Amino acid sequence: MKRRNTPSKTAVLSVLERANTALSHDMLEEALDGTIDRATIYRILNRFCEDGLTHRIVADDGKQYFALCEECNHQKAHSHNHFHFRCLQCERVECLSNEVSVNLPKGYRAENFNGVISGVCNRCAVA
Amino acid sequence: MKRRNTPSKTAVLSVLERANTALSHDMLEEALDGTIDRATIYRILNRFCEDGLTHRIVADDGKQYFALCEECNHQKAHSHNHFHFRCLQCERVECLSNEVSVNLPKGYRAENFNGVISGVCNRCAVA
DNA sequence: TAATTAACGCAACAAAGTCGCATTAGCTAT
DNA sequence: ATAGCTAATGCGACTTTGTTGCGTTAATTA
Ligand SMILES: [Mn+2]
Ligand SMILES: [Mn+2]
Ligand SMILES: [Zn+2]
Ligand SMILES: [Zn+2]
Repeated sequence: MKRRNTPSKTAVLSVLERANTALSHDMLEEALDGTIDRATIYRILNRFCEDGLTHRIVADDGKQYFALCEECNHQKAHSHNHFHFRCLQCERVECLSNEVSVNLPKGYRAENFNGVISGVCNRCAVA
Repeated sequence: MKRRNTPSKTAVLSVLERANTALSHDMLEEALDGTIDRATIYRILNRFCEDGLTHRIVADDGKQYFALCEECNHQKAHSHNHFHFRCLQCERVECLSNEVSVNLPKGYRAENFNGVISGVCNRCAVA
């Protein structure tokens, strides 16, 4: 259960680092030119999430997106209570920095926050 | 493009009314005892959403949930900027009443809000 | 350098949702 | 009431997204 460094892992990580947006599996697969097997990519991403290297966003298109979080690299325990914006035109999914707090009804315990707003980003709005 | 009333439509609607939670396709299918075809249920739900009768939630389990909204019956234009809570134990998905407002970065236009918090609901927390 | 086992590739599988098409049955206007 | 129009249905095939089993490869450690 000790993690190993492999070329695949390094490749996926560097794609995530270069993009400063969240990436879906197919975006990664494309960026990797199909050199890495589908299942492998999925497994790498799941491991990244387990290890707290990335966080997973389930967007309103039903797909999972994976994002490196600044804080993830630094703070051990931190929340991911921020929204994500998915542009319906350029398909970019990005983290919105402001952390939000939701107060749940009495007796409810939150385990996971998943907030996505879709629309048109500033880049695409101009055009 | 004028809608018709059919037994299937009525059945789906009444299940949604009886439940005061959001329901996924498979929950509905079960509640309907498999009397209505899968594709038909999907189509009915999509029509309900188009017509503003229900709103669609994409939860962090990747599934779509459909909820009648109080306001949907009354107000013509209203927002669905509220969170939903998905209990990891009883699997209920419910609307949290407080409307939330998110301020997006300059130039961003929101089209859809999709907020889901998963965890344990008060019912299940006690047990 | 050898042993251990995490990670890989491949294939099969599962779940969620959509779509084409022939048939059925609401609605409307006669 | 009846006929015509076409929305809605059922069935099947299909797509997309993601997972899992298994035999093989290769990263780590001793
Ligand atoms: Mn983070
Ligand atoms: Mn509503
Ligand atoms: Zn954009
Ligand atoms: Zn519960």
